[in-house]
Amino acid sequence: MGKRVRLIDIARRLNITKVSVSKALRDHPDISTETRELVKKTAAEMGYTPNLLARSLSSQRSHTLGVVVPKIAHTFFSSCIEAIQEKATERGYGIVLAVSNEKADLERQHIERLLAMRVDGLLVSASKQPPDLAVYEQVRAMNMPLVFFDRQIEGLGFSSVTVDDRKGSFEAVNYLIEQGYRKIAHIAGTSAVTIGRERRLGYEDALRKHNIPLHAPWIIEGGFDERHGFDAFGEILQSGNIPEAVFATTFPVSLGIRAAIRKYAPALQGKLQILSFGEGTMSEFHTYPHICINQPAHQIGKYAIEILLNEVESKEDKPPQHLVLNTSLIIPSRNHLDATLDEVPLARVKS
Amino acid sequence: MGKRVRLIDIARRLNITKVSVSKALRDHPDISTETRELVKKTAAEMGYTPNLLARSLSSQRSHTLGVVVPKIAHTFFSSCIEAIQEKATERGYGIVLAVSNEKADLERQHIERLLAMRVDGLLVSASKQPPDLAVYEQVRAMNMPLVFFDRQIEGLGFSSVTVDDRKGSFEAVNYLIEQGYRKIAHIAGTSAVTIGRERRLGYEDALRKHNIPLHAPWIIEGGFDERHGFDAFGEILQSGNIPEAVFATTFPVSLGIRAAIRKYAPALQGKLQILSFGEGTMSEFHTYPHICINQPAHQIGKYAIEILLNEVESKEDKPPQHLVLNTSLIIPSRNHLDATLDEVPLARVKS
DNA sequence: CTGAAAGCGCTTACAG
DNA sequence: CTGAAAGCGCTTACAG
Repeated sequence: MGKRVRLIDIARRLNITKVSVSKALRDHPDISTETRELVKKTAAEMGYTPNLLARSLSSQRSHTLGVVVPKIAHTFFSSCIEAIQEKATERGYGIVLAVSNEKADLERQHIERLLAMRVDGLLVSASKQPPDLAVYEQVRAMNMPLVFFDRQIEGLGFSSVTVDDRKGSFEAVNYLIEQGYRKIAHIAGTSAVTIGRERRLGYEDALRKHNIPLHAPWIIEGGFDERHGFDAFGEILQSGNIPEAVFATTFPVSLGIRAAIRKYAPALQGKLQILSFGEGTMSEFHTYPHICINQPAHQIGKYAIEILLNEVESKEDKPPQHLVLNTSLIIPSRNHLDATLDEVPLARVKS
Repeated sequence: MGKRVRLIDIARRLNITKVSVSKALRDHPDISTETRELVKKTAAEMGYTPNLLARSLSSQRSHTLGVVVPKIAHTFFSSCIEAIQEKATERGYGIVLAVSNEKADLERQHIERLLAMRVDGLLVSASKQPPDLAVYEQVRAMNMPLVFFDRQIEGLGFSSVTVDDRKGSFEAVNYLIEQGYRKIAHIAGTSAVTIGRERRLGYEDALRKHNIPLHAPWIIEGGFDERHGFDAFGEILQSGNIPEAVFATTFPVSLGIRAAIRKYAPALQGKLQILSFGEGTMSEFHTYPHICINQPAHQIGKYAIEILLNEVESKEDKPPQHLVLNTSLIIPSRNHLDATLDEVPLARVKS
């Protein structure tokens, strides 16, 4: 590293104290306009870059937020993160990103590191594995603000921004049934995770409403990724008892389902109706008849960080907030013509 | 914040100095095995979390890397970041993520903040706007390691990991021509960005090789996102002179093209051959005939951070390295059956 | 409006 | 193997 210019260097050059320099740079009212301008000018000339490490250490505020997600590539989390990042920048915060890869152990490690880094707050979307509760107790004990988004862990007293998964999947499956489908499989997540459980419940609600009996072999839990979709639907295909439609718990799961169809039952291509949670903006790329339960990723991210910053920047302890957003159904063949390029382009069949 | 346990608290409890505690915790050989164990045990009991801010400030090493990308949602950058994150965690580093949203000004701001945070190194993929060179000079002056990935800025003397864009697009367009296509449009990026220029050159190379004259109205520069694809291809469609195929400079651009087709020329759907750079794993979701020039996102990310950590952790200055990876062509109809779920599943027509 | 002191929580050298 | 000193680069709180 080249030699860095410090406060003291500027101070010496100007024959004032470093405190005055520090204050001038931060627009502290203590300092006269003239000296403030002079200090700023000199700082710029000398190529001064404040050392945020030092500033954070002494001010006990890092202006940094930790974000933990299970995955990013091909998932709606990338859109959440984009929204979070944008807002963070706008508000003068930096984002430390950590990916748990759906593992509770990595999630714990990341949170510990983030605590050690003294971030000002945490935004987390839980992995599919049962959480390590101890680390969350530590977060609470340190009085560190934390907001869950999309995938929360309940009963810990932290705020959350989620989607009404049960209602969303109920509406979607109900729609399918009203269109005449009766044989609908569900490649589910895991019931240990709220979203997995809720989505499954919504599916069951809809079948029940129409007096369609649950068919156990058509409900397969396991996870949220391609691999699970592939394995689970492969099983169904090989059983010989083929449904007319399949409800995938996530977008990646639906990709796995497609792959299984291609491999085991190419003749089914284009015939089987697929339904999945996901970002509406993705639904137009689907080769198959595909209905998307749209999760408003940008909004989730935006609200989550807003609630968090609120907690971070307020003096008193705030009671936890729980924001629940609605999904919307996207049926490409019906209404996808002009709406493509808008932020939330998505015709709301129901909301 | 609750009271944090510090080194000194452990030291007092054990009647030793904080230096010994510090060393014991970091497995410094100075300390006897017994006291080391004792210290660790006590630290755990007391719920000690090291303050990384303080550690970084005094050790002059933050074990933190800055990553700047133009975008994440729906782009191949999310896969790069995933790979970077994984490797970083493995090597004990944290990642500070910043999104420039294709703006040089935001890119500069982010880099400045990252410098101020005293990250140990920088991984950047340049925005489409002409860069603010001054900030890169500052990076150089501070002797801060930086590695460009995918989108580099040349002539600055930093290492880079890129893809052979010119060759990749040449091969792809050449393939199309050999399949009998002759009327091929190109929705290009901008020539100010290396990848934009190179991809366009590869396209031109292929046409030239087959003595197909360049048709200026079919080559439209502008950017790398949906909006540009939509606007540019909309123009072509409305001109009335319709090509048989179109080469999109990125995956998002191809999405914009699809939207334009849906809006202005629905009859064309499924008939126009589309070609785009992107991640191979995405190519199976395309509704249209779509050929993908696969960019090995995970590898790009992995190599980039490896080169960076090499520079960060070595004493001497290393000469810049330039790694150029090959793309591969993915033709879904031909060879997509079994390869779906592998990491790099992609049949290499040419590499 | 300006300044001198103390401190944030750690590590690095150096002495024993 | 252990310790006392100095310092990393800032900010906070208090006195003038």
